[in-house]
Amino acid sequence: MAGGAMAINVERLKTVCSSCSLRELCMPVGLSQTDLDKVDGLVQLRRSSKRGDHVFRAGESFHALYAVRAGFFKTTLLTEDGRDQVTGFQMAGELLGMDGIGTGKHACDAVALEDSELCVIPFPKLEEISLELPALQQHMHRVMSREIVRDHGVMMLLGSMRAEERLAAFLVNLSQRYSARGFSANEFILRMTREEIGSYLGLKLETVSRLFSKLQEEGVISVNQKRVTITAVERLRSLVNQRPC
Amino acid sequence: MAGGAMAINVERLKTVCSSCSLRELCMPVGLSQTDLDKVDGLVQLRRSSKRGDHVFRAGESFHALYAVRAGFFKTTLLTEDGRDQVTGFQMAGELLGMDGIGTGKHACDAVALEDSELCVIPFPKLEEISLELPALQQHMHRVMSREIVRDHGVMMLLGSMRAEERLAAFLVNLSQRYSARGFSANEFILRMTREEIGSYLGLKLETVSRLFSKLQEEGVISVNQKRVTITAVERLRSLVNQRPC
DNA sequence: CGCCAACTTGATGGCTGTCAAGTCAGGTGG
DNA sequence: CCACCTGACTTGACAGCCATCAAGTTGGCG
Repeated sequence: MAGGAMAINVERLKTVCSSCSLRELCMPVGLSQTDLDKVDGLVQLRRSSKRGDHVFRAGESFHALYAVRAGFFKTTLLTEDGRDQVTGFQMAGELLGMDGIGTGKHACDAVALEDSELCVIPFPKLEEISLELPALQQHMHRVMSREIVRDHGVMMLLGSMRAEERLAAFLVNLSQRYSARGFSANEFILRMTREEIGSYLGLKLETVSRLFSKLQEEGVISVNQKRVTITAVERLRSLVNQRPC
Repeated sequence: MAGGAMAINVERLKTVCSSCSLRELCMPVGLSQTDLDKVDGLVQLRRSSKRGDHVFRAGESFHALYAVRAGFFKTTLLTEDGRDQVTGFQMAGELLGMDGIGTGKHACDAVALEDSELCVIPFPKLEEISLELPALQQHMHRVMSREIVRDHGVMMLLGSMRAEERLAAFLVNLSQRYSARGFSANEFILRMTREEIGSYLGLKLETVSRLFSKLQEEGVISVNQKRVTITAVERLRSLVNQRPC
């Protein structure tokens, strides 16, 4: 409890975006060499997080965005009465912290779900450089817009899908994101608990567990603890956007 | 049906942001006169929409953001199987179209719920001017960030609140937004149908109707068709963030 | 080895969806 | 001016999905 912040290992490294393997995910394409040099100065800090570490907490003042270099994170919102809701899961190449820009205070907690690594992007510096790099400004707008669209998708999921559909949509989404990062689309390890999945999907953990069992019985997936294998992608996909009956 | 697009009245006006009554909502504060002059060139088009008119549709290519000058809009997402979900309601001073930035195509439909007026903000021009006006760039970032935070709030609402809580939260939110625009916080006209409220809140229209009746019986609000009067704000607020039992 | 968190599975109940019938308000046409 | 019509809304009866409560299992870790 007390050592939460201390457990975060802060390293100063010459982190070079221009040669980063995640560049296609993080950075705008089509930058000239001189542009890239400017961007390289942006990220001077890398940060390691252990499982359970907070990147930031709701209410803390906002200074930087964080790009996931490796690992897995969740963001959660806490209500006054103690309920909390997972608002997203972030993996390599995705950004944390955009919620803080509007008010100067972070609106949610960000927690590492496994040992992870982040690039720290000081936001004032990012805004400064964006003024000189139209492509970087555009990129920033696009990233935020995509986050808005993603959130609308989750609203649709929570507002109009039934439990099985939600879980199917969640698995399809995870599969696609792993696939885009060069991992298997059909087999992966869940980094989050059933409860966290449930919170994200607006379901209780028992319901999530039951649905995993049901999908397994039906031969659509195979579940062994945190390991999920998708055995019938098409049937899984067809479960999404299925009318109630 | 056929005349949908034609019904939208497009007017070229000398629309001056610097003297607009909504400036505090739309524009960054603290701009110098020369800055304001630049911004004034941005909005050269105003657009009137009649009730039911589309501002844009999902799939259409994205060119501009739209600032609501007067009136009321909804944005909706349509799934392949025909279900649609209201993702937001927008009123004076709020922006439409940010969903299109990321992909260059609009991701949702935007529809006027009453006769309304919009300012058209060509996005390429906005990005261009933002490069010269740090305050405008910052403003853009803040607006998008706030939209993300708002969406997370809706995710929380949909994922962890029960029906009565959702409607209470919705009414409190509407009340605050009307109040911020100089209208009564305690009495207002709903511009949307019960079905649209239900869609936004992840409920069926019958449930919304029943909840209105229930809240009225309890003396918290008074409902007469589309006219809502909040008679006990504190009790309404206390319904939000209430544990199930 | 023992503990604990995470998970699974069963039984039960309640919230909200579904179906249905009826009311109300506003607009249209005779 | 009024009858009619339609979309929006209300209300009731019933059902089903998922939450809740409970008990037991598993795997990981000190």
